[in-house]
Amino acid sequence: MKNPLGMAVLGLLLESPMHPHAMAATLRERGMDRSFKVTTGSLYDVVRALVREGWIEARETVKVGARPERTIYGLTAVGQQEFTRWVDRLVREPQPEFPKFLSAVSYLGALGASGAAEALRERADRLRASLDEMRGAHRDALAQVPRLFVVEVEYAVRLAEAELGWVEEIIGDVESGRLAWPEGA
Amino acid sequence: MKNPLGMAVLGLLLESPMHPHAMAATLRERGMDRSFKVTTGSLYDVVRALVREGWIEARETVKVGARPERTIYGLTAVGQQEFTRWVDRLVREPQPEFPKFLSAVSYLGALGASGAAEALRERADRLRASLDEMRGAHRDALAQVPRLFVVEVEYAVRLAEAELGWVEEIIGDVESGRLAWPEGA
DNA sequence: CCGCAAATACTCGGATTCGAGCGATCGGAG
DNA sequence: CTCCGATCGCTCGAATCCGAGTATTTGCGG
Repeated sequence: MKNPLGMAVLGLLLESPMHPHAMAATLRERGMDRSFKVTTGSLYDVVRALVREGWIEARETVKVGARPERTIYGLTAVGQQEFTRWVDRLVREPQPEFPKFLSAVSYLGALGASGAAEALRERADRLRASLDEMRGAHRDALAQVPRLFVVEVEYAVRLAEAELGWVEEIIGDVESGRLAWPEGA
Repeated sequence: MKNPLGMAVLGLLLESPMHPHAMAATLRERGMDRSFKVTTGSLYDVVRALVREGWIEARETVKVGARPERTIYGLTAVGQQEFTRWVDRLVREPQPEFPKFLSAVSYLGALGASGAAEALRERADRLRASLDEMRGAHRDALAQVPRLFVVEVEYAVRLAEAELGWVEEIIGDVESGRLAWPEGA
């Protein structure tokens, strides 16, 4: 069990039993799809894996109208424990991450000084836009639920701000020549 | 071509032709394995994919002693262009990323106020350690190569600092009660 | 009351990722 | 000179991931 989507599933089932499709819908409704990549394919795989591990179990299968059956899953006792352990571990232990931008920055040289500045300026613009959006979403959410349920957005905003700050600084350094382009870079 | 390791391969071949094993070794030597996840299995897959796309090509296969053959790859003209385009795109367009910590933070509630504070304190410690290490690596590297080749470490440091700052702040908020635990969270 | 878009609920298979393993060879201690 | 561990260079299969597709059904504009 590595896929964080599994954690989201456990988190939902903690509240009440549910069928996979409803999980996806709920996650998206709550904007959790900003924290997890929630794709239907993976969801069904993850649910199957959780059943295999014995962390969740099928409770009943219901048929509404003549639509495909909905299998409703619920948390087991083990599942409840494991959920907490899982969250705890992920909070305690920083894991090495490899954001795509980090890899690209390693090769900034390939763009040339002016090309790099240009590209970075565009990134900065886009970052500002997405920051605005996040701040808006945060404000809206905060009006409806306690802060605890929105902290992850605060975190995301902080990281985005840091990135934007860095990008702006580097643009300045490139333009002023403080970040020099050795020949052949 | 999505795997950023492919970009690293192109970057290396830009300097000189090379065989896969040497690529892995070089990347690790230069500490690029902080920017890319470099696993041998994926490396060979990626090289094969790049050949298929016509961005790199086998130049020769050499046999030193009676060891397995080494196939040496070199960049094609197309590959050179695509490398730049690739870097440019990744710099310009922020991509939604899903760090594991972000997903865990969404469920901080499950740890309880004191449990969350505890776990966050441990994370903070680890972050401080890894920051020290990064700063050391940066200083060492800067003594040997122009700054341009080390900017990605500066970026990583910035992000880590931002995260640490946020974590410390949240610990304070939890302990002071500014971040309240609604019942049943 | 007809038709068409959106929602419901899931399956399937191709693509990707990766780590464990494998066979060989080299360097150096004894 | 011979044995052992480290290094070399790569292959393979198991696991995972995910988007496109399927088939029904509800809702609603005209």
